[in-house]
Amino acid sequence: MEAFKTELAGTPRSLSKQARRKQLIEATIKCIADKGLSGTTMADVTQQAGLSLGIVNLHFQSKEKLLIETMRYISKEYSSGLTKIFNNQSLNTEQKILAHINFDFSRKITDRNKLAVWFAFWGETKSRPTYLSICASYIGEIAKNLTELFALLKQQGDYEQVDPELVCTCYTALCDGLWLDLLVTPKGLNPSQAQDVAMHYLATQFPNHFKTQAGR
Amino acid sequence: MEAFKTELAGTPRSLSKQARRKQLIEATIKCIADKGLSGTTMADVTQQAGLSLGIVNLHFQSKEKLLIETMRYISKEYSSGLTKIFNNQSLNTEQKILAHINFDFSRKITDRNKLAVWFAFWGETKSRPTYLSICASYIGEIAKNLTELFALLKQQGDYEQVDPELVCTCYTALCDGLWLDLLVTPKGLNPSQAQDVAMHYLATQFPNHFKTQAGR
DNA sequence: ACAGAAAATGAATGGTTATTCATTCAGTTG
DNA sequence: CAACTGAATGAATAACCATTCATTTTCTGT
Repeated sequence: MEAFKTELAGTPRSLSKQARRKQLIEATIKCIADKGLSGTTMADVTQQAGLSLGIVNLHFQSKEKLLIETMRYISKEYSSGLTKIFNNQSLNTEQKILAHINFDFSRKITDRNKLAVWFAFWGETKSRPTYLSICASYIGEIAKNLTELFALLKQQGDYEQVDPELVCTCYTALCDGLWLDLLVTPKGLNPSQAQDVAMHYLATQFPNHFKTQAGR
Repeated sequence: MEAFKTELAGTPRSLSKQARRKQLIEATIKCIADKGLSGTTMADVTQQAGLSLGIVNLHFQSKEKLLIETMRYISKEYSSGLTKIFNNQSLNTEQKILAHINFDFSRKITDRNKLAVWFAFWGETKSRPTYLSICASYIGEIAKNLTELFALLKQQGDYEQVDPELVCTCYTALCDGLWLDLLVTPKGLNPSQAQDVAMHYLATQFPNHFKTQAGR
């Protein structure tokens, strides 16, 4: 029945503002995963963090702002990871796409607590445009980068019939749908199998570069 | 500022219990889409339905049960539509798959209010297993039917390399991801374009049966 | 037209929860 | 070590919201 505290719990006040905010955001992620967005209270979050009730308002002014910062935190972690890959000069086109798929289905990203947060917010984007605006900017950026990589691969390989934009839309939607599977039916599919499914699609488009994994 | 009432609003008490329940469920769908799952109150739902505050408890006992029935309503609409297709003796394999994709991206199913409800509930399945249990049964059923259709098409066509289970997983995840796109970025993709994307994937697996739409 | 049954109403209730802020506590400076 | 600063606490407050139920309205059968 006791709440489990996160790693930073109980640390002295000397923690920087930044660190305390991060501690509270990570407690929020855990709470959203455990109790849902609607079921998460300030008492839950602060107890999860091992701190006192008033602390969220001290650092974030309001619950709403804490939630927005939580969404921003997860979005940044994701988009900055991909940006690093896209900008990595030492990778060629094929390697960048491989790095993308590895990242998208890595432990860090497919952590079910984080997936629960993604979908909790997506489920509310229609009613809360603020949540959408947080993703909107980087979603376009990622699509642009992916489309360009697919266009490059098309040139390099023998892929006249490939439509890079279509492939980007399809591949992106497929990855999102696989995330949903990992969240909702974790016993049906694990991250490594999900990655194989995504790879299978890439293999249909770029058979000279990617192969479907044998022995699924 | 006035709430818009649903079609049945103000109708006399002579409505059957069944019809009143449906009216309340449809008001709930609208509210979840407009205000989110966490932001939907009993006052919102009953006002949307044009009825009095106490009516939900009269017909559903509690808010929680209203939400569960709402999920069940949407799930049933979806799964019964597909069952009809799968059981339709006058359609051959190829036509059933076509009917599936038409249904999945039809106006009735890709209504953004309903998509908002799907994702609102999926976002909470980790914390509320009840929501998951509503889908769990028919999700497996649909996958079984789709896999069988793909297996039949593999036999009929010249598709030795196709793995029906893999194709089912991939196609299903793709459709879910496209639904998410329709909900979150409605200006980026419309239902007909989403359907073209799904069709493009089928065309990669069964090129003799399905063709990617020209002139996207 | 009347009585009884069923459905609907909405003011009142009680439980929950975000937010406030006076007080406590820890770290720092002179 | 004493005075100061800012972080942290948690009891108290105020707002919100699901649920109840006594009352009113409508329907049905005779």
